Amino acid sequence: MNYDHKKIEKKWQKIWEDQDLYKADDNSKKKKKYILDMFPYPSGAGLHVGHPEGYTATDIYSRYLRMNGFNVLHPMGWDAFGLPAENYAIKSGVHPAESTNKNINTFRRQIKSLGLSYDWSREVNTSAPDYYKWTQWFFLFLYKQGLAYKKKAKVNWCDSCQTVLANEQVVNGKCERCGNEVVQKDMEQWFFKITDYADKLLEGLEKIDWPEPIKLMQKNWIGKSEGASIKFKIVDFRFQIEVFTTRPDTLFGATYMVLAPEHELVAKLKDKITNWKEVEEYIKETKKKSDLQRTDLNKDKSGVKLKGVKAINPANNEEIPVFIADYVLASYGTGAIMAVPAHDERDWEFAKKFNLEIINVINPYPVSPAVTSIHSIKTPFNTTEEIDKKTKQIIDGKEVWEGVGILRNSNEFDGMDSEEAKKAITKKVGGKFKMQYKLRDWLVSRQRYWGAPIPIVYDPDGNPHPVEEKHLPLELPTDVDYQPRGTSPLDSSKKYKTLAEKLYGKGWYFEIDTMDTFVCSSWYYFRYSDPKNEKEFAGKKQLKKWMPVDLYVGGAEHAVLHLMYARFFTKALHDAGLIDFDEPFLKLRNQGMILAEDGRKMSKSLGNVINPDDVVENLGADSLRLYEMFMGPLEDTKPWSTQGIVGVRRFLEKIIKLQVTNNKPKDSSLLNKTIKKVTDDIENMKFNTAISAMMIFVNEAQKEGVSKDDFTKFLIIFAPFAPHLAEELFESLSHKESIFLQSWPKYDEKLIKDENINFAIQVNGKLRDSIEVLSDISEDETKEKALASDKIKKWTEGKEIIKVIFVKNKLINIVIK
RNA sequence: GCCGCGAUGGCGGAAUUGGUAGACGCGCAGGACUUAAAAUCCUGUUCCUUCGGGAGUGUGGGUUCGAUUCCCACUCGCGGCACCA
Repeated sequence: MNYDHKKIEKKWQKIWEDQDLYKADDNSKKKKKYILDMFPYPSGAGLHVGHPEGYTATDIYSRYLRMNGFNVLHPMGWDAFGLPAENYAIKSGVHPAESTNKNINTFRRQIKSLGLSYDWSREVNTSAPDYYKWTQWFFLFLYKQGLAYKKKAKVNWCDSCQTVLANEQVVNGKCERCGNEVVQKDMEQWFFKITDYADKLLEGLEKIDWPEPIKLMQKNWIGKSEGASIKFKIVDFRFQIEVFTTRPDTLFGATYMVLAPEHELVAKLKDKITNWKEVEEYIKETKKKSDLQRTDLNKDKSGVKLKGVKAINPANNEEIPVFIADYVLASYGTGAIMAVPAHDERDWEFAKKFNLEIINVINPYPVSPAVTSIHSIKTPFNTTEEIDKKTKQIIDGKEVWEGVGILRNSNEFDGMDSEEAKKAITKKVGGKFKMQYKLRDWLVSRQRYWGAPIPIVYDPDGNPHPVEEKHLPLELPTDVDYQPRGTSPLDSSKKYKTLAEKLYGKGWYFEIDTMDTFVCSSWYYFRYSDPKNEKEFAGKKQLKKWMPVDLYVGGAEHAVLHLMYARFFTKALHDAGLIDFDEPFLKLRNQGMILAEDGRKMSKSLGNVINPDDVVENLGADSLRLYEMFMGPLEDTKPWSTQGIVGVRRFLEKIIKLQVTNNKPKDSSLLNKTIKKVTDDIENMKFNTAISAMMIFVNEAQKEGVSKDDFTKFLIIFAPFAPHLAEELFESLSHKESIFLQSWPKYDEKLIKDENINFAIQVNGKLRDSIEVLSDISEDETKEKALASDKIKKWTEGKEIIKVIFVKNKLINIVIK
């Protein structure tokens, strides 16, 4: 038989579809598993060879689970709203719905050509009204829970294009389209209150099986830090300055304060400030700067002293100056800081520039293992001389010390440990212990067309009201002009205006912003459990049946945003009593990136893109699947190799050519080992070594021949990897039923054990000989045999044997002198 | 700058709790088949070597009978965050 992959693959894809082989059964009594891929954005470029990597991995796993008796939900859909379709519309005039549907059709055809075992009856499309009806429902749900609100916020604005830009459209502080400098503009925006869930999002990480680096990235994103909030009085003024600090122990070293330029107190202090013109000018300058310019670490610290304003350090009642400076961010903490130049690098830089007092209040600890272990810190010092030198530099104000240590220059706290002093000093000045988070609320409104409309209606006075559920979906109007004109394109729809007045009365109007596409993708995994439900986003019974997701596979680029948002939605539903679990994805694995053959990223402009269609056409879907799994570990970044894929194609051809005999096998040891290895490797998602084990089996079978029995079992474990070919060969062995309805073979422990093993003999840890022996051989017998070896005698002759190390079934090491 | 991940032949990569480094595949070399080539099959393939052996998993140290694996200090590459007080 020659390998006509096109014929075989087409044939079986049709049969599988006709038999509905991969349908997830809502009524089955079998145990369920929910295996999910991150659904793709159907871009105009079509499927990338990176997509099939994760898809094949979950497909192998899903098929494996079904053959092990599980009822598997394995769905696919489209993350179909987004900016590229809208940009394309602006350029070409083609409606986003039209180009998106075209792209979806391409993606669906491409994905189907890979023989993936999706239940296509559950396909979802986030841009379809029957889907975004529920995206809108989720908005209203959060709104009613008090988790959605509106406030003024800065957005990226391009003056020349007259449009708001998404963060991705801002490249190095400039507009992606015209290259103009991007500025910040205040506009009313909708937010989701994800910050309410900061602690829950943090705690939840403990109980889910996710890659540690991903958990860490989420932790850092949430950015919880422990500290104190302390109030500073202002001389002759009724308001106080509240600061957040993680280092209240350094309070005696606070020699000045800094407010963010946007801080509300600045305006209130106007009458006291004697250099108001200068201050005003600085605030104006700051507003002009983009975030990128402001946060450029390389730039010099800048700021202006608020002349005429003095604050009082509550620790020692010293009067200290107050500044505004853009290195203090309005959005974090209280937007004001106490500056301790001796113990904070940024304050130190600022103090140097403005010639401010630097008072050292913490000395580093001397070198002592006891101290370093108590504080679990690494001391950067090796000798007493080093620490003395450093301490002198610090005391002289020549160097910053940000570590822990012993207090000085702090009155009654002198000599105290800095950790202890955090509590003591906070207490003394009446401060409050506080947690602070970097996590910000999620800005969800977009001044864009191609997204789910926000279901809010305004009365003639401009007060927002939720659109009633009975009016959902609030459909995206089609009579719009996509050309950017400074507001959302929905503003141009007459029908949208008419509809609002028809439903609510004269002067009423809908919100014209749409939702961030991340909102759509924050709940799609619920919808697969009950995709056609018109009454709920998913039925209670179906949710209970399928959720949560048992395995979720996708790119690491979603480590923070998508995965955090999805967890937030799930937790909000849980708290409202709508679901009984609070983490959506029990197990997460990331796939690595597939690079071009030259080791660079695949890109059109570099002309190094591999099109999956060509690979399927020339070598077949089975070869593509197998190759992508064989390239290396799933999570690794690895380059494509046109030569390499030839290897797996040869492997497939070799299987076809195997001589299948009817003889009973002499020894099925290798088959049993292969079954065990492949089973274990699938469980651990180590597909590359599973394939290599199957190659070893086939190489052996090629030399020795293989019995029909053994070959059948081999085909079954091989089937999840190369489903079309496995099914074809299975049929050729006169089976009438699909190979995927067979149960997974068990291996026999007894047959796995080798009778003879190759035993290594080392002398002083170096391999000198090896002997064939029966397994489970005793130490004494091994030793005897080892010492009898001519090769070993050469090494041990005239030497004293100090000891012999024996490792069962592995090696013996003779230590000589 | 901070956090994380990684570095093994010519290449992609293997190596249970520390136990025979280089599985499997690609490439390459030689051979068989062929008028010839392709395909296929067989053999070899870490480097050095005076053929005894020696060196070797980014670099330098350490622990151990024994280290790709554990510890310390670096170098380089990739990813994330980035004035978060």
